[in-house]
Amino acid sequence: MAKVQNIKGMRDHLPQAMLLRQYILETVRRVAERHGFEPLQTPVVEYAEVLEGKLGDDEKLIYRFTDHGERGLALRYDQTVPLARVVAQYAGQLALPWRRYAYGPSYRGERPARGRYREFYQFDADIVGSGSPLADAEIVALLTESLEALGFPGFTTLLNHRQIIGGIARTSGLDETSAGGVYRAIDKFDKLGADGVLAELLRMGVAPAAADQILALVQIDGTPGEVLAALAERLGADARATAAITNLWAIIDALGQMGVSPERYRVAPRLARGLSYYTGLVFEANTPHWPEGSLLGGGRYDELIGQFAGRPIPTVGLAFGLDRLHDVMEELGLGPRPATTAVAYVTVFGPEQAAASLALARELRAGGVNTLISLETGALGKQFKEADRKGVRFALVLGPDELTRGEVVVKDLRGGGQRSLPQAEVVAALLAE
RNA sequence: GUGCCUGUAGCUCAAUGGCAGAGCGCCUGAUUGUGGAUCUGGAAGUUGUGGGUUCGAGCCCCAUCAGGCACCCCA
Repeated sequence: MAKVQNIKGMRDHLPQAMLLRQYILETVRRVAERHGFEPLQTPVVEYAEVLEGKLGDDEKLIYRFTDHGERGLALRYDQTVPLARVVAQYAGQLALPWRRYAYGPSYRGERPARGRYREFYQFDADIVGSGSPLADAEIVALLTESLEALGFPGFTTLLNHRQIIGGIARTSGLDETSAGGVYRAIDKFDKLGADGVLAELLRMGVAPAAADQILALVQIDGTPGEVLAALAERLGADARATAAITNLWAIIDALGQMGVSPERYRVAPRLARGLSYYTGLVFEANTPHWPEGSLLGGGRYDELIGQFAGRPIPTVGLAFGLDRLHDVMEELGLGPRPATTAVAYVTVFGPEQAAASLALARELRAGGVNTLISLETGALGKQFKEADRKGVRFALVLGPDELTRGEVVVKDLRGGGQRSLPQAEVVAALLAE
């Protein structure tokens, strides 16, 4: 017999988990469509060369394989690179700026851990073809609305800009090549603390004076305005950092005008983020209930699509991690969590009543009530038990007595009461619950 | 990819190298028009898998698969 087992890091999602996952997806999708985003779906498999050269060090995590035709293929690593391919390939058919959302699995050959899988589902939303700070702000507004709609308490979105980090590195006397290690070190600030980051910087050969300078810049805290003002003062000599600060100002202004609560975001100069294609704004949303790793992340990548299209197409976007959202919501007890899809369970009293029960089930379904019908007749106790175990709220009985009266017994399995209603009123009664 | 921990019934877990167990769940009956509570009886296992040591292995050793934690990185 074949192995009854999952591939490492790849999971089955049983009905109860799927119901919550679908709720999350629907909630986020509705928010995106409210902003006019359009759906896109691309294949899970791409030519390996499409994915290569875009991800930096992360490339070693790409799943690669060869098909029967000896083509070098790869499972997509995210939904951003495929988006870039699509934008280039259908340039004539897409009216820019284009707001697009996508949902599906991506694959990374990492060591699995809690909240981290080799097959994981993301919901992406991107605005293609606009460099306006309004686009950046709209993405942040979208994520804020989504997390609020899902009922997350106390989440915070950290905002930063790649050229602020770059400016910190440059004004500390570091060249671009050693900057990568610095980004990673300062990104760990929350985990290691100031001393830990300092040790890490010194270990990688950063001069003590430069390391102190970096630490001081990275620890700037306060309201977005305070942080940006302090950064402007200290990075004023760096033209690109100054432009980045101006850009973040514009984004934050727009967030205010869009009605995003100032309590939902902060400017955090230490936020780095790994993906190498980001060029401007970077952000991630965190919740105190998930100390390691973020719920979602994103940023502006103005050059990636140009690698396919041959001309710069500025783009900003984000990716929700469905698996993490699900795990955190599960732990916090957020969201509705029905045990099953059915609301009503129609019992079958006996062979003579089967036709009437089937007709009742049909009527309920036509009226919009999700309905399960018993596949066994007789032994009502057993049928009630099945309904109860499945988590169906109402059990309906159509026995000889009810049939002669033209009524249906509606039994509430959650409370325990039951009442007999005229058959014509049953659909309305169940919909009213 | 590196290091550490774990893997026994559907689930949670016991079992000095010496007869594989409990609780919950499941099935059955008390109840042939009523689930949940209580009680009756019952089924359930190649101890993740493959080797090795031993008179004898769930327990010790090796390998492998899977899960968790820490690195690394990210959703």
